Amino acid sequence: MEVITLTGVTDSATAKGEQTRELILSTALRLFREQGYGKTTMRAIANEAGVSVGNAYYYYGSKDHLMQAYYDLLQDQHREAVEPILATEKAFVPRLAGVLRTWLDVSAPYHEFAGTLFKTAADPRSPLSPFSEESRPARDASVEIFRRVIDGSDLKLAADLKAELPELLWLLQMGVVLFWVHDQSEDVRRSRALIDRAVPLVDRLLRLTRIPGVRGVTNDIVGLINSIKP
Amino acid sequence: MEVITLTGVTDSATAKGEQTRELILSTALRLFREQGYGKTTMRAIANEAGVSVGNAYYYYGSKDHLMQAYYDLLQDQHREAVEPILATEKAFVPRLAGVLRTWLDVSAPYHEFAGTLFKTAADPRSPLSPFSEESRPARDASVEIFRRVIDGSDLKLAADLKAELPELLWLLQMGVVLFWVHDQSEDVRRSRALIDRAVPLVDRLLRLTRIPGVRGVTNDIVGLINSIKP
DNA sequence: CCGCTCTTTTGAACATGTTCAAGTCAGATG
DNA sequence: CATCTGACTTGAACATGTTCAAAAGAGCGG
Repeated sequence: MEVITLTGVTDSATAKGEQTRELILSTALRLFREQGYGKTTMRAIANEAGVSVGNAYYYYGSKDHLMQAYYDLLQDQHREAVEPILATEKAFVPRLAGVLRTWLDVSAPYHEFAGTLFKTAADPRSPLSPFSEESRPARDASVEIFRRVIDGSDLKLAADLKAELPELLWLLQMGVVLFWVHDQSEDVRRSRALIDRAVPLVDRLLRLTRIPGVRGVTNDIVGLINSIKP
Repeated sequence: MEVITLTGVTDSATAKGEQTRELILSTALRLFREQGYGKTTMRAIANEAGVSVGNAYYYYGSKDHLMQAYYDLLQDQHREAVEPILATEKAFVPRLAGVLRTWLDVSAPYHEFAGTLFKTAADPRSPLSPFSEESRPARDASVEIFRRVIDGSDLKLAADLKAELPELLWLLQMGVVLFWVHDQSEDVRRSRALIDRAVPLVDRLLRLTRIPGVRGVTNDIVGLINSIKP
């Protein structure tokens, strides 16, 4: 993988192969954006990039792998776009709502193409599956965002719940994504409405956990969630 | 589609075409079971059924349509298999647990092949999507099972929650399915464990809704669920 | 029985993701 | 420089879902 020459220069980023790899990826992403995933053929990608089909497969094991690269890009953009919110907003509700809304904003250009992405991601054997080992880094990064949402906020919670909450909020995001993928309303208005209603509700639910009679159930829920983690 | 002869006999079920249609379907289902969905080619199905490839496409628009027929079959089997439980069991927890466990039992032979099914179902454009219009009959039938789980049980609930609960339980089942699809443990032990823990928890949560402070949040949740229905 | 129309059936052709044996090239080694 | 090695590249071949124009069959009116 990495190129180490005896002239002393380690330069995996600009080595011939890496250039080709990036050329193929960027071409693929452009075509995906322009014509959608389904209509973009591997031949078209190779053609447009000026390489052979086989060469594309040398760097990316399948068309899905190119999509995964696309997905990773989205994740990165979300992570960046979320920074201002985490830096300025201090109350839990707007922090969480902001993070979720930002996801919609970042993903908006890809809504048409999200169906295909989602379809692939749903296959448990796909590396894109949000539960797969390959996507662990992306998932961890996403969970980390929610950890920061909580830690930087005014939320007061029992320690064990607080530890588990980032992953629960990640699940909430998965739910929003599921809804968004199916959302055909203009400007995905309904997805935004869902966030607007769901976030305050989550907030209220979390405050409820302080009621003694509720605490026990909460612990059981946390325990259940823990038990289903792989 | 339907054959109406002037001799007065309406016989769509045994008309030539229907026979072919069923031959193709049963052959496809057998091959799916024997070798999995992915490894079963349309050519193999046509071959085995003794017809041409084009003929299979004359009756089923795509390979996915054959899978949908498969899925409908599963649903039917579940509906039947659940009857004894609904007839004998009266307590809410064993009723619900029984229905969910029965789903696992019925689906067990198809676990390997469930990934593909799930993948297709996840595509919002697919008729197999659990949220699609085409699958509404199957979904309604499934929700109906959960309505009977509640109605025939000893559960005491506020009317509005009770009205919404069948759909919530259907969502719970979707969650179990999601987990099951990814479950690689032997005999899907972990999925069974999930049911064993989740069902009593659901029961406790429902009883909690009687606490005054919880009632309000419950109503909000019901409202939210209602608002996201299409 | 003949032709007409509609359904059914055929199989070759097509599109596209994927594989692979063989070729090319760049740098290292002697 | 000649050779070697491993990374890189090629394009034809393959597998399989899907389409389609044409053929075959079936019932019907004459």
